[in-house]
Amino acid sequence: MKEQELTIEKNQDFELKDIFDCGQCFRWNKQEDGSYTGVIKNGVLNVNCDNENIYFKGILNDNIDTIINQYFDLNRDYSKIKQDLSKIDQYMETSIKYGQGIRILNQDLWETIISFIISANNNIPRIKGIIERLSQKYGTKIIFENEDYYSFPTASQLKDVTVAEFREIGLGFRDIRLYETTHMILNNEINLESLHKLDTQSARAQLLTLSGVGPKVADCILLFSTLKRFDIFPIDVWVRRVMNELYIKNPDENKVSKKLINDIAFEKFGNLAGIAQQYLFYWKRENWFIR
DNA sequence: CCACAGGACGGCT
DNA sequence: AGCCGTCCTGTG
Repeated sequence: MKEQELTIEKNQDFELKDIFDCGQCFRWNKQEDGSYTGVIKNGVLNVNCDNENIYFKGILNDNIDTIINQYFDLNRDYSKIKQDLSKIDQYMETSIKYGQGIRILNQDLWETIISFIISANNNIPRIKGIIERLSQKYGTKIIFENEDYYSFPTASQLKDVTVAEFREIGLGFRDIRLYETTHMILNNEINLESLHKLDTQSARAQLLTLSGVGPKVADCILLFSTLKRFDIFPIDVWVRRVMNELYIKNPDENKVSKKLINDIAFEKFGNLAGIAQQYLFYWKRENWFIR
């Protein structure tokens, strides 16, 4: 573990607010100076921007540029993706203009699985609180610039935690799901690393065997973790709302089937559906009051 | 006080 | 196969 810094040139494909507030992650917090600080694996990273540069500093157990390239997916050409998607229609153009600095992160697979099980039937402030308490109680302390941070607990660190203890930190009815999935993974009923080698549908089928993982949670894991599949389209209430408003126009949005939404998404966005979903979701969440 | 928001799951048709 | 009640907590 060592303290490191790195400065890289800023461009339009990287905006802190877009990246950290688009709903994909739960461990990043805005600081008074406008920068964001987050816990990645066993390290802590702080990111700040001005018009010219992006400034990273942190305490990390690998090279800072290796970690940043991987975590922020810096080798992916978002200009090209946005250019292709913007051509599709005016809605994509508008939502991309709004969320132009979104990058889909490569988050640790185990952490993403547990985080999105917690996200079921839940809202972002509460999800963040639960994950913070889970980490404080069972993770490892990291000190960065005189502040205490806690790594996301590993499966082994949760090995002896009881269902009742999960309930105490505010998990509600998700306590048993977390318990069961932790033990399925500890018992090697599913091998997380091997999922990276599978095609999208096979990996999805494996994830669906986990307790507390249904279609929406599985799709978020496939998109937001190191699995990084853009050929899936997570459908939550906001995505259903925006897809119905723009493309389906059913007077009762609850009557619109997931299959119809999914079919339209793939017809329009093809294998960029995942990232298209993220622009639409972020735009609608922050502009729900328009029309 | 009640209504509502947010997905997985199991029991029902 | 689709529909619906239940699970828990925070917010208005």
